[in-house]
Amino acid sequence: MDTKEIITDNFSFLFEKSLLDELSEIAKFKKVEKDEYLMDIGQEMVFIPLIISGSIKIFRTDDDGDDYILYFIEGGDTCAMTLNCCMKGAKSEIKAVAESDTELILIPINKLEDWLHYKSWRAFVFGSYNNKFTEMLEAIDSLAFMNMNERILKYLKDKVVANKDIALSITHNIISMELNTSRVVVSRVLKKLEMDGDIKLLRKQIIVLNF
Amino acid sequence: MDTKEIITDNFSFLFEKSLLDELSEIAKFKKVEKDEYLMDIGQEMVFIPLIISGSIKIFRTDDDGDDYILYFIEGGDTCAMTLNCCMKGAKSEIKAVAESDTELILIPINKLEDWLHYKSWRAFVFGSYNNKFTEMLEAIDSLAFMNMNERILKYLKDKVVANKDIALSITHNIISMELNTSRVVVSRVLKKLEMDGDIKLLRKQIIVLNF
DNA sequence: AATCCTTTGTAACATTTGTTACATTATGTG
DNA sequence: CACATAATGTAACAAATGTTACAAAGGATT
Repeated sequence: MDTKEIITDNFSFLFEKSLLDELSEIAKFKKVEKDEYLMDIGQEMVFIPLIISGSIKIFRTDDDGDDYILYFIEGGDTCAMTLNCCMKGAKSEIKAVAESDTELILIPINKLEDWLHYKSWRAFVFGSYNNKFTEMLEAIDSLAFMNMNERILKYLKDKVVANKDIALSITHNIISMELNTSRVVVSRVLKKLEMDGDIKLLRKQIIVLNF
Repeated sequence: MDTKEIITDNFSFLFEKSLLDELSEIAKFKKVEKDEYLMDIGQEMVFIPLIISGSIKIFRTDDDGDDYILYFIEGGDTCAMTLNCCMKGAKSEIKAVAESDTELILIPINKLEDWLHYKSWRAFVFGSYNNKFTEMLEAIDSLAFMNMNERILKYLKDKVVANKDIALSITHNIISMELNTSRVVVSRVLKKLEMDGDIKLLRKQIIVLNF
């Protein structure tokens, strides 16, 4: 299947015909495997990613290399925002890692402006900004208003959506790193959540119930 | 001074001539006093604010009415983002309050798209999105990676910038509400910061040193 | 089976943050 | 001035989160 076909199949519900043609010309198809880095810290962003299948997770990273998960980018989704924060040279940056095996297309960032005359592109770009802004607000909510119990449960539920599976293949240690806390704290909270019937704990796996 | 004059004086360094003319036609001038609500919770946003002087603070608010300060909008700045999160009907919303006496102009939101053919407008809109995204990331940094000492000091320094004055007229109680913590905690931390020589405490006033 | 490594469980303790309670001080008002 | 009120200081305690240490369980490898 060539790029043109992939684009028609996946984005015809989003974009008008002439834009689809331009996309086909320019877009590069890419596959990334689970846990592969799509963008590392400090790296300059030269393309806009457009997700076909799978999902990408976005982290904030501080000077000490500690991470905090911000949100996922999923099918039919993009993240026009990622481009700029990596160009500022600020002291901390963001990081993009494949949550699962993911297929996406890449568009050079200058097209972001060039294509604004397409109504569907404007809707897509501004829609994306707005979605990501909302997700950032949810990240703030977690940190500012919730306790560890609630935060971890929300984290697990978000993962279920991103992976389209209530059975998550994940260890306590990974959770602790993505939420910038400690493994012992995570184990303690997960035990509590299991007692409350919210989840079921298995080795290297968590089943999210009541979803 | 009429609106046209105000716009020429304040935005000619930002926008091209023809856009300035359009702005003059359409923009409404507005003054808000310190602590006045520019936008209340759940209210629909029908305009884009463009700050001339003073500053506006933006809060995230949860179901219980607890606030958390996100960032300031200052002179020559806007917040194109504010428009959408208030239209979603989500369970929590954002709130905009004047940090100081503020002068601004209001532009109907439909102009955001209409004016995208102006290069200077595109730069302004995307620049604004990007700035606010960066400030949201800083809010995340505070919550995810810093302790109360660091958070309160950062909060005070941000206030100094927004108010253009190292002497802040503020009470411990207000700080505690804007950071969603308790007054006793704030007093305790401020005392520590004073000991360390970072600030000087007065009644209803804090002087930020080492700035 | 014996060994090694990763994952999970859990106790004990430390630190940070939040809460309750009350005293003191400054300021404004009748 | 007497009084009320808001702002601040501080102790004592509670709760949440983080840390250290170690044990046990499950897989993989030899």
